[in-house]
Amino acid sequence: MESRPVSIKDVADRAGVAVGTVSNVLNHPARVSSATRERVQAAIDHLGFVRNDAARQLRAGQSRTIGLIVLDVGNPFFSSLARAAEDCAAENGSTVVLGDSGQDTEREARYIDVFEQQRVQGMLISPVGDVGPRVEALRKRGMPVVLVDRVDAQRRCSSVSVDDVAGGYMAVRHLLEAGRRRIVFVGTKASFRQVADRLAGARQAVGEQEGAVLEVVEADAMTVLAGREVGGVIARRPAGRLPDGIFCANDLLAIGVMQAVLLIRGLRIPEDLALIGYDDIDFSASAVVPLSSVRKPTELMGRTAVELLLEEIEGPSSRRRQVIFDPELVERGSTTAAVRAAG
Amino acid sequence: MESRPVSIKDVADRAGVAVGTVSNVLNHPARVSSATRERVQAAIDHLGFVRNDAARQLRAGQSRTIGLIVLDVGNPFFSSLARAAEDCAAENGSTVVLGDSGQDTEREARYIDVFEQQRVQGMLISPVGDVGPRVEALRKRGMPVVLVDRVDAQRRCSSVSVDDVAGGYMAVRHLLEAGRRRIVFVGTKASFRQVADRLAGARQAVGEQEGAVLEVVEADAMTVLAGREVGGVIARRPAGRLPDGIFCANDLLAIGVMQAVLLIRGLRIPEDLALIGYDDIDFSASAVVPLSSVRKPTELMGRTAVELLLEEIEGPSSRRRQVIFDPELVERGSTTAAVRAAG
DNA sequence: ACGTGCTAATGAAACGATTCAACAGCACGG
DNA sequence: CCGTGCTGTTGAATCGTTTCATTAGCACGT
Repeated sequence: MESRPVSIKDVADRAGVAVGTVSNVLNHPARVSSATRERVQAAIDHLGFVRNDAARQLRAGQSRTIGLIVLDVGNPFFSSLARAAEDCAAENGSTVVLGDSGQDTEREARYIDVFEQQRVQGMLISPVGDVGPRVEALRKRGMPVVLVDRVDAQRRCSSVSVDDVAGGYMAVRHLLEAGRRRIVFVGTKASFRQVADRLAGARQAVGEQEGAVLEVVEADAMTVLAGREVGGVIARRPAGRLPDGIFCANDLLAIGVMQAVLLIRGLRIPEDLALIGYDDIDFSASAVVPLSSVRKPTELMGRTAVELLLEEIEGPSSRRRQVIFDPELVERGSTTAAVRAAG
Repeated sequence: MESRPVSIKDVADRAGVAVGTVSNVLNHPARVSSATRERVQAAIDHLGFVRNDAARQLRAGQSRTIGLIVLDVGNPFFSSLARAAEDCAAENGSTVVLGDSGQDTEREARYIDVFEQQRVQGMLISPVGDVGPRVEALRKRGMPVVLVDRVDAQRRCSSVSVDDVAGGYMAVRHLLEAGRRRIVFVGTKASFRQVADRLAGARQAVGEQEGAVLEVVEADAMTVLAGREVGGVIARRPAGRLPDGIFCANDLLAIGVMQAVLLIRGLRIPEDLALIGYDDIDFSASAVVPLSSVRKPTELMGRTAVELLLEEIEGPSSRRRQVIFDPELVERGSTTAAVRAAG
């Protein structure tokens, strides 16, 4: 019952043709007469033949697979990026296989090894730490690599990423355009590059606006709980020292701030206080007051990453490109009264 | 510069040994004298040799890879299950590669094809529709398959899943133990098996409790918005018709209900109204009142799925097993006043 | 000197698909 | 009858690794 796997040879025997002919039916149907083609196809169906990809690859020297290594599949940014990458790859006859490093250098290294041994066409990597040396080694062996959500300072390989300075600028510019002048930035001190960039953008926007002031308030973490604490402190200020606009370094913080501000002091959002977050997580649209946010163009990034990779696969000599996207503003009720009803 | 890939032959030449010896260094180091081993290792490092997995597989007839196909990598249930499966596989010397079907039959089929051509050791599938025929065909060709989050009615293959009836029972039992007697179940009419199961469990718990009554309220969807609507309707009831416990078919509904109940009527949770959801999504712990919920044992499921698969790989004759887990209750402030401070 | 026992190294065969030079068969024109 | 051109088919060579029967080399006892 448990017979050995069906090979192309078995198909050839049953159809009464040579192995080369079966291969032609699979890869170059036009070269085969229709009578033969049908006979071979019948044999394939009858035997349940499934092509052995290892043998095919060994001969062809290359696979039709792209390896994607992400920091966390649970993160909607990466899952949506992965989805887009898969779609784009499928359109080009390739398949994406996903590896989840879980922010662990060791797991990242293991996936890089596995993918290289599998001779994938190329890799998309959202690196944990410094993958510089690893990537250089890969490239030396002719493996195309595109970095995701990280630029390569040494320009050794192409990358797609997002301009967080621009994102911070957009968020605060949006508050300013809604007439707010006393702006608070809530973020962690920890020098995450991304938080620092968002703050830099915020400063820039405030600096360009006559009469606007920016105050930086430090949170313990990028969580709802930390946001609630910060929000409580702010909400208890005397009326004269209340901000009229708050920009939080991410949505979790913003939701915490919103909870505190609504419950403790009963301030109206956005009338008394406009609030905007960053990342546009799923839940933001469902907050009590739907939260305005700044979103990375994930689908675009996924597609672009694959395109850059394919570009490099086709013409390895082509020069590296660092593509940096601007994020997009998502206006909801927490900053725009008019939008409030619509949610 | 773009030289052809380094093969085991190149390594052998440089180290002045036979190809078989290099292979032994890689796969059976004990068989090789340490002097030779070091010489070969030096050659490998110097040339940057990376084993060609296609050739290895072709010869070995089997890979060290497990294919995992999930409905949606963005869903925390699946991402956490995937993580656990990866860990468990790693402990057994295998690697999990992930395919995201996105609830699309076509993509599911494509991943099944790709994995089968890659001759993975086996597949873990969380099926979109009726994969019965596909799975049967796979099994006939000797490919081990374990279903995830779905039982195979015909018992053709092993599976891991969760008992949602038990989950519904646990949720309502918890409300009853907190002294609640007027229970409302909020769910969609749509006959999702899962919603129906949870309701069945709820009925059972109420039936066992003297003096308890269960009312079923229908929501339009399983979303926060739908929950807010239902919550609004309930909150506006005259005091005599208010429930003192609500069980929502998922956390999104529960969060919506919570928002409405807190804002519209200012009821106290859990004093006036205890509330429990289902799924324990990330955000539940961060709700204004931390939400009690029922959680699937995702890690356990991921590990068990891999174990069942490995079991079948080792001994294909072993009989199929349907493993059904009980979910676990997560008590938070929305049902237990004592827990409220702790969050 | 010779056999025995052992470790270490060898190298050819095998895995299953693809490729490609060679060939068969046929029609047609001269 | 032969040469030419064309379509379809053939089957051996190839890819890079693993496996395994064989051999080389050496130490030791008789």
